Amino acid sequence: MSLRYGLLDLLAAEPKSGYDLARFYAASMNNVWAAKHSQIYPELARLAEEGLITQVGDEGPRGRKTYQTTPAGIEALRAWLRDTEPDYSIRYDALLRIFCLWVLPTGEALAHLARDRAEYARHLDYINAVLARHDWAADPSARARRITIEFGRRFYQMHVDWIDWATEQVRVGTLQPGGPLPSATVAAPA
Amino acid sequence: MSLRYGLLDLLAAEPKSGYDLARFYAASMNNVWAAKHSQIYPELARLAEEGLITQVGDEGPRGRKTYQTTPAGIEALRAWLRDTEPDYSIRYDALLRIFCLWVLPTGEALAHLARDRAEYARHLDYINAVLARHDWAADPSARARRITIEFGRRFYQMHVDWIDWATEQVRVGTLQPGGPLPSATVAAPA
DNA sequence: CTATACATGTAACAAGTTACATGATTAA
DNA sequence: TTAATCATGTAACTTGTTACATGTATAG
Repeated sequence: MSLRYGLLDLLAAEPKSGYDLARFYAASMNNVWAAKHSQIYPELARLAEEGLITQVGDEGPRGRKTYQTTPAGIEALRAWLRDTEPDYSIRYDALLRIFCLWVLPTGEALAHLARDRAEYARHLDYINAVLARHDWAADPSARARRITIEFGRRFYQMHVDWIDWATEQVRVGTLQPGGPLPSATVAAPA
Repeated sequence: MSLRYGLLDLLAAEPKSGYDLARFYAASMNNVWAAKHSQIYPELARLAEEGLITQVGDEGPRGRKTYQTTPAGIEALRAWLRDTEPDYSIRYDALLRIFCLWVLPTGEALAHLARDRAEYARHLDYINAVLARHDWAADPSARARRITIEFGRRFYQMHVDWIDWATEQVRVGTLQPGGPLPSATVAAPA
């Protein structure tokens, strides 16, 4: 049910349409819970029916509907944060691929790493541009936004640095194709 | 279909049972694709039927079945890496909660951050212990494992550093409860 | 002997994806 | 006038979770 709380959060910050959320939310680097429009629209309908969000104003051009989180919705969001356990597990396809990368010949592995690096560098450049664009110390709401953006910055900077390190390891070291097949993971902590 | 390739990878490295995979895989910090045993067992059955893995040896005590990736399975894994697009999107509940944290009063937000910090520090300590335990330069397979572990180390170190930074921001700054509701995200790059 | 961990599986449900479907506005 | 983008929705399918179900070996 993470999606619904992400939506309540975004619609608490300021009114948005499903279309805004889908663009903003689905293909985003900042967002940590990807979702498609086909999942967002039904969820918005459900939230509205439960009174956790309401439509603001009339429908816009092309039937555009703008929603906002209600006080009951904000309480539901607070209850989720307070009363339910965070799930620390991750599903990250692009990273799983890196974990499997030792099965490819060195040249192909390096190409794969280079491609990922470009992707992460693109996200990082974008975040840095966003950070440069505002006076983030100006007011409390800007400071709150800044915290979430800072995670993204560190996250992608770390990816780029790590890919550079990994590339060097692959180049210098010997992850031989046809060599012994090494284990790709390590057991969990107790 | 990421799960099946994760399994092919793990079973290419060395033979394992479904039970091993579930323990190793599900609750793990290293693994970037969490899965439960109820998903793993049927997938193993499917992979075996398709000839991408085979049972090695006889059944062990308590009906234990040990599988290994076949050459066809390794080819399937290579084809996945070569011919399909990585999905760079992430779903990370614990982080989504941080993005929503501004809806809580400062005291509760700080407690939430402290709890997350403990969780991440625990993972980090474990990884550092694993790194200290071996001679990772010894052979090619150890170097391959080391690359994946290094990601985890940097990932959790970054989390801890960021939480410390964020805690300071929340403590010093003013993410006032009852104040103006700030936007929690930023649009995606073009 | 009994509790714990080992070990595998299935069934009902929830969540998420892909493809289908429709139509309005705007800019070239 | 036509292509792109805006804008919303549904249906069939796949993936993942929770709960149920069963039984074995081992350590105290």
